Amino acid sequence: MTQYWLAKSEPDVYSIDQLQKDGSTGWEGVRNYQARNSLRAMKKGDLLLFYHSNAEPSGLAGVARIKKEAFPDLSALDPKSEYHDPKATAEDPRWSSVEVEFVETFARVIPLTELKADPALAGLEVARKGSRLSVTPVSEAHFHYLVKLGRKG
DNA sequence: GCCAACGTTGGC
DNA sequence: GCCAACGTTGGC
Repeated sequence: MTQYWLAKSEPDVYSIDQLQKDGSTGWEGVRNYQARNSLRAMKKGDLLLFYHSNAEPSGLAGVARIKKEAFPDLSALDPKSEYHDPKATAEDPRWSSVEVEFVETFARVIPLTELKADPALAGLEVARKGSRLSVTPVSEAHFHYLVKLGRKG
């Protein structure tokens, strides 16, 4: 059964356009346990809404697919990485990563203001006030609704 | 730059 | 185990 997810990325760091160019990428740098647990629950073939945070505007930019299920996020072990975690060890890297592949870029970014204002999206985690979780599950109904919205342009 | 809403750390 | 202090995320 396909599961649906949402993950945030700052487009200045990694955007959906970059993912399209790269084809696929390792989703690194998640340093929050709840978000990490979502990464670990992802299955190959699951679909992911790509959210641009700290952007103009912030909002949903497209869709990606899980290509490879969770594996250790080795950037946590690299002292030169901005994602370095001094508590991570080779025996217990603590953090996880998944490989995601590009699926589509929306005809437009669906801005956060719109997500918050839409009664059909009640309960969507990213639209909750003060939501900081960078990886969250999304219901199937919300996912399909949002893809339709994004394709409309 | 401000600040709300967290999560994490560490003293006790 | 409690909780204050601190750090981070991310909208605005």
